[in-house]
Amino acid sequence: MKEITSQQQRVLDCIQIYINKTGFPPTRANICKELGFKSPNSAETHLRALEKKGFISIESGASRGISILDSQEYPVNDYEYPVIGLVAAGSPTLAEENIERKINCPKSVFDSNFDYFLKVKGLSMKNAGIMEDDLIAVKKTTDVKNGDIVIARIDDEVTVKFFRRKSPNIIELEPANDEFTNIIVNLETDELHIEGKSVGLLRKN
Amino acid sequence: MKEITSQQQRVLDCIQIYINKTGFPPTRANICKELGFKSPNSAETHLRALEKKGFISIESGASRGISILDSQEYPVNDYEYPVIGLVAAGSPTLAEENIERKINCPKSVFDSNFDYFLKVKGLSMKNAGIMEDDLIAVKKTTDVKNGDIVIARIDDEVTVKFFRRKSPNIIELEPANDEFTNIIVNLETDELHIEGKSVGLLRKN
DNA sequence: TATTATACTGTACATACATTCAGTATTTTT
DNA sequence: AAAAATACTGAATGTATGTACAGTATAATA
Repeated sequence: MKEITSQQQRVLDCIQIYINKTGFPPTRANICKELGFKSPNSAETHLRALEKKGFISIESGASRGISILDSQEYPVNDYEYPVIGLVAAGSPTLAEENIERKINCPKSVFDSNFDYFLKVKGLSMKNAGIMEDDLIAVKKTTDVKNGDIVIARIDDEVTVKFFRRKSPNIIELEPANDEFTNIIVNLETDELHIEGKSVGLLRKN
Repeated sequence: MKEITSQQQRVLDCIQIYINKTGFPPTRANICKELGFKSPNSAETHLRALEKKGFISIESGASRGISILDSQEYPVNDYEYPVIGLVAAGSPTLAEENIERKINCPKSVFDSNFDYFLKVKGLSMKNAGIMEDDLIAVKKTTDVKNGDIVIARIDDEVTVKFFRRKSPNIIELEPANDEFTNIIVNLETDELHIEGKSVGLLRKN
């Protein structure tokens, strides 16, 4: 996030105030009127600068298509958690391109602190009550016990499964669905990354 | 505040979800696309009805000039939702003695407003991913559709089931678990109260 | 029974709005 | 010293959008 100039800050404040007052974002003309600009292009260029710096997003072609983005300076504050898609390949990281959106949610909603929400694909944990598109509250940790629901990465494949240590070098990742089979990982030959474990679940329907 | 119809509720929900998703209100065309209307005037008339009933305000001439007004119906404040135990006998009410505790949770966590959390007993909705001790976010409404997960009361028994209307007077309450059987309610002879419907789920583990 | 509310399709049009282009000027960065 | 960013004015344009008008149909209300 680059630095914001004082005029850009005025524009950003103006947008926020307008939304607070009316419930919807301002047009270029609205901003001009509020801040005394005489050309809509004054607002336009400031908006583009704010967009480039990551303070807002602008939906192309849509009227009033401005939305104020949450500051990325504080990656995970008390009440804002990113939602990350469980992509078949690739690790779930907090890189901006992986963040689908953010959810306001106080720490205390779940009994344990957590770092992000993971959006579930597939039904491999169906019998554990984890359905497609559910959001799992993930605590980033490698400290997992048998029976924990873990977010594991093998090569570039990310999966959610029960964790079972069979022997010092053998880990079984067990689905909760008869149609899926256990994944057996030999730590001597295979690479296994535990991204974290589930501490809760959020479903919208 | 007059009564809202089911279609008007759909439009209102659509607006809220759109704002949650994009940061700004929808156009008439957006609403039509979301809800399958073929004429912008369908959205327009619903919007005017919602405005007349006090659910929204519309700024004349402004694009996307819709804002959702705060409903004073729900005394529960913005961020504190009661958790109510699903007791075998007795209705889930917001009476203080039924409130197990409260949970801090912003409105926006689920896509729709809700009134309280209901703590689930039993596994009758297991295949729908609803497990024991899960917290269902309940929106108090009698406006339910086939397939909705509803909180129903028959005599003094409270239950969570799928809602299926078989004929004008026959309602089936369908569990999501082979070990349970459908509850068939004849509205002419039995008394059925729909307390509300599920709009989300919260699990702590 | 007449009337109003609900719930749509479909067409049309004025204007609200985003967006581009052409300038000018100052400051900051390379 | 040149290039890029900032900070504007002013005009122009295509389209996104609100909104009115004309219908059709059903349910609720007076």
